[in-house]
This record gives sequence, structure tokens and C-alpha cells, in this order.
Amino acid sequence: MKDKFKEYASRMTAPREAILEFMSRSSTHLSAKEIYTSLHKKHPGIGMSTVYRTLDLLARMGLVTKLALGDGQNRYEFKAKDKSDHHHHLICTRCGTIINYSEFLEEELTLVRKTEKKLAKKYNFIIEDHNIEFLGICEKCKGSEKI
Amino acid sequence: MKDKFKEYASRMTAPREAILEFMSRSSTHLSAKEIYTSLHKKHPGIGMSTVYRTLDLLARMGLVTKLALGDGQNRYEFKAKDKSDHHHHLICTRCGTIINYSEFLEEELTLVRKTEKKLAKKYNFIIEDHNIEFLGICEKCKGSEKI
DNA sequence: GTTCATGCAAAAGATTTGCACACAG
DNA sequence: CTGTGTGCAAATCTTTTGCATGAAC
Repeated sequence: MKDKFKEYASRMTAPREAILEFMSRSSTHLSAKEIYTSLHKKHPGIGMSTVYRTLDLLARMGLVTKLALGDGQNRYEFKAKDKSDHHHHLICTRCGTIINYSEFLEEELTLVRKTEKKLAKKYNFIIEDHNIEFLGICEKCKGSEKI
Repeated sequence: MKDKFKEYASRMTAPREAILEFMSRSSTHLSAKEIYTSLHKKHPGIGMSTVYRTLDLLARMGLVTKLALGDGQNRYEFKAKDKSDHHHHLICTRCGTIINYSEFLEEELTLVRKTEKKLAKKYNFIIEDHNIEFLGICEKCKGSEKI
């Protein structure tokens, strides 16, 4: 792991280790503030800017995904090595609830691969990642409908 | 059109008309500021908050899509009635360039429909929209590679 | 010892809100 | 008329930056 940091001309420091460790253990789509707050219990010294800078580094290293889900702040999730953890998002536009779904992905993945290949060729892009999300109204919000 | 506004308990006003008209004519993924600036030429009176409030209204009415593309501001695009204008996004994570692609969608759409149906059922969601985006490095940025 | 990373405070942006006035219905 | 919408300025929130100090190698 230290080697991976070296690759990116970056040093392994205590704050970085703490953030990485925390991300790898936690649930998905956390905001920078949530990460900062959670870390504060065990590592009161770590500042907000270090959280941002480290998340940015981890994203560039490919260890973390940065998500923009439209709620006014970016969110971050640890990128699972493990295919079985791959998922997409179902987002309620009323209350912001985010559901991870992973049950209908086999077909999606096949298509994604194909599309990636075609896009890469046509637009001369190196494709590194994809996001698929469905937007709508969740169960809870259906009840209290108001426009 | 006025009727549609009534549905939403909203009045048709000059600023709203101007913003809607502008959105319907313009290219995609504009930021609030870009919209504000462009409008200013013809309608100097319209304020930033009206732009935000109107875009929000139009989004709730389903006439406009709000996009969070991770560049620190939300973007908006007019939702085409017309299927032939439907597109997804290819985004460069280095420079922020956004390409609309619409050439490989037939298959995607079929799959999206199927997935929507399954998700709606399983999670009891009303699915209203979807976003598909691919992230990577564009042609231009490939040249000046640096981590 | 150099160079890179950190924390803090300040700055920069984007978006939202409070309020008095204007305007649609 | 009455209630909704608007513009402006201020407030809020997220993210970035400058800089002096501290730590990694």
C-alpha cells in the first residue's frame, strides 16, 4: 500500500492512513463532513482540508469514487476490489434517500462494457468508470405526495 | 403551457417565460450562472434567485433536468420531448469537458426499461428518470498526462 | 536537510433565504 | 384585492487556498 502511495509521489502519513482505513470500513456515499465528523472521535487533530485533500488523492489513486448526487455536496465511497460489492444508485428526488442496488447488474455490465468500447473508439477517450442512477420517488414520499 | 403552470399552483410571469424560452432553445448542461448571464442581455432585470427558483420549478414540473456532474455546480438541460434528442454523457475527469452521446442508446434504452420495471417493483419506487455517464480522460488530456 | 503534508483561518463559489415591493389572477 | 413572485442583500454551506509549522524520507 505504501508503494501505491509512492507511485503517486505521495507520503504515507497518519491522517491519510486513518482516512483510508475509515473509508474502507464504512458504508457508502459519505459526505466530506460526515467523514470528518466520524474521524474526529478517534483522531481529533485531523482538519477538514486534510479530509478533502486526502479524498481527492484517493480518488486519483482509484481507491475511492467521488459521487455528485445533486444534494449540494459531493459524496465518496470506497471502491470495492470485489465485484460482488459493485452497485448502482436509486435516488429519491424528494427526500434524498439513496438506495444501493446490485441485483440486476449482470446484464447492465455486459452492455456497459460494449458501450465503453464503442465510446472509447469513437471519441478517443480512456474510459475509467461509469455511473448509472435512477431517480424517482421512494415508498415513504409516495404517501405524502405534494408538488 | 399556462395550464401546466396552474397545475403546479404557479403563475406565468415574464421572468419564467423568458427562462423557459431560453432553456428550450439552448444547448445542454448550462450552469445557473451561464443561464443568468445569457438572459441578462435581453432581460437585465432578472435576478439570480429567480433563475434558481425557476429552474427548480421547471425541474419539478419535469420540463428540465438537473444534473450534478461533479464540477461544483449543478447544471440544467431542457428535457426534449423528442426521443431523438435523448442522450447520455461522457465526462473528462481532468478538464471537465462534457460530450453528449446518443449513438449507442437503442440497446441501453431497452435495458433501462427492464431495469426500471424491476427496481420499481422491488423497492416500491416511482421511477421518473435515469442518468448514465461514463468518466475518463479525453483526447486532449491524454497528451498532457500527469497524475 | 529537503520536500511534502498538515491545520488553521481566510477566501471563494454556489445556493438559499428574509423581506419589502410589484404584479398576476 | 389577495396571494404569489421578484430583486436585492445577507446568510449559509461546501470546497479551496495561503501560509507558517511539523513530519516523512
